[in-house]
Amino acid sequence: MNKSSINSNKSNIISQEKSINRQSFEPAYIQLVNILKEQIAKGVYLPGDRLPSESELCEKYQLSPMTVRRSINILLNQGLVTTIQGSGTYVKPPVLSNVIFTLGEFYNIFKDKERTKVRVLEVLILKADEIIANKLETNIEERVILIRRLLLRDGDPFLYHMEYLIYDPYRPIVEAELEIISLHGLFIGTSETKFKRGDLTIEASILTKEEADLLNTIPMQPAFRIEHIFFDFEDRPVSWGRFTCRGDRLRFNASIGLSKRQTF
Amino acid sequence: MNKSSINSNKSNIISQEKSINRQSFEPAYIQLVNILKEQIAKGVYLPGDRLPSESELCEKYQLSPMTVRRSINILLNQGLVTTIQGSGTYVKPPVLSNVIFTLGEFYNIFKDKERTKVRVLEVLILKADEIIANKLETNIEERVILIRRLLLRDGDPFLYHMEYLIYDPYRPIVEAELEIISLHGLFIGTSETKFKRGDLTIEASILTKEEADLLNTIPMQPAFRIEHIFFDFEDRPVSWGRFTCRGDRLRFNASIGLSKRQTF
DNA sequence: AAGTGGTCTAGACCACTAT
DNA sequence: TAGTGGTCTAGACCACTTT
Repeated sequence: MNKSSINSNKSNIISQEKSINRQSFEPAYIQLVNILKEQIAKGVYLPGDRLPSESELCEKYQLSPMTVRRSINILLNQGLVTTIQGSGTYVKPPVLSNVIFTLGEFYNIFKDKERTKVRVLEVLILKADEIIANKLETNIEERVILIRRLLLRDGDPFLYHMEYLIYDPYRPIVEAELEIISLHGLFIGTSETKFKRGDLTIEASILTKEEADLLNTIPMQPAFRIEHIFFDFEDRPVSWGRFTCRGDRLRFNASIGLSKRQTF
Repeated sequence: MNKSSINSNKSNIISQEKSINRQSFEPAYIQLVNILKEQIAKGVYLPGDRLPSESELCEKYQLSPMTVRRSINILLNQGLVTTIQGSGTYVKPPVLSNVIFTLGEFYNIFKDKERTKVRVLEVLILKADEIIANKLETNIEERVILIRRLLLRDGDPFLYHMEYLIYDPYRPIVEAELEIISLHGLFIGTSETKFKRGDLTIEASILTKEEADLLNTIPMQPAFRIEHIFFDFEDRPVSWGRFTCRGDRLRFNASIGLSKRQTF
């Protein structure tokens, strides 16, 4: 009974609830996101539970409706809650199909230019066969450029790249572009890109002898293949190709639910 | 010169610019997102270009600052623009390291229950070896549960799953859980989950003889392995295991930049 | 000093759900 | 009918960049 009387004022005594610190460099809406996340992580609100209504949160934390709304929208985007209009905001259980993983690993590779080198293995102009013509939406026998490159990390081959480009006699291949700039820009985004959008597919594969030789390992090893096609501003394909990476050199990581390391 | 005089009033004549339709079921902020996306796609604003300032957009589309802000925040989250405080909002070139993949494919598999069956291959209680004890943060020789399951799609083996669970004598293994509910809940999110968060790793691998037999194909084929570890609300690991899927049955797709099919 | 993005307020009105 | 989330306004103030 003692406990219940304490509980009646639990916001001050039991759970030591945080409030918004107006002096903080952290915006109020982020503070509220973190407060709610923490409560969900602690199990104060379990999957399926309804969070306090927006007006209750306004009252409790002395925030305007728009600010509370903003915080809830963030939880919504992060897949942690579901909102049902007219009913409430509910804690969502972690779901595999929501899992997101990124190619962010690639960013790290290209981050320090010093350690990353691009070696051009081959550049040649050839005539498109049926497959290439199909992918690049051009005609068979049309001239295309084939570029094969090897990406070295600390001198160690890391990524093998081959791509077919539309041959444009008016836009000669710049030597420098082949070296580092175009790939670097593709991954980091510093340089100007010549394409508007791209589609990517990741598949599991097994290294061919040629790939294994280039990547300095033995054939028949597992590998990732990342096929890509890029389109220009008129939505015409300009580049089709793929990256190949040793399976033992690349991992994709992701989390669901509330990871220990918060994003904020 | 004729052209320039037309251009001077281009907002009305040349580019037929859209305005916000107040009667539409589409919220104003989404309409503005789509207008801006369309202009970026058309090349009105190229990578590196500055978008009109927020106050200009307010004026042009007769919207309040908060609404314009909301639209720009969406473009920001989608990686299409960068904002620099005090300077402006700039169109971002497509960058590989921003590419996002999801396990959304799995949702489709589980969507219609009728076509998906789970076959339990084995359930046994055994003593943890060093690796298992390490992953589940328990002691060697401690009892753990091993569950091996096969997921069938239209009777065809699609996914092989094995996991080690902490053995809890007070929570007996429910027969039904093993069948479909727990996996179904994991992917779709309908059932209650017993864990708070999880970490996942995707790697490329090659099917062992056993895996190949189970998945109804030949060994040495490429495959995806998805390793997972789930934690309960006290942040203790409760499940460690992995999914194995034939490489020819699973693809991960993604886009960068402005895909033809808009999200709105 | 002028302009830009970033945060926040204190309301309003609406569509929807629960009872 | 009362309560909930969803959208939107018309301002305010701040930190920052540009000129």
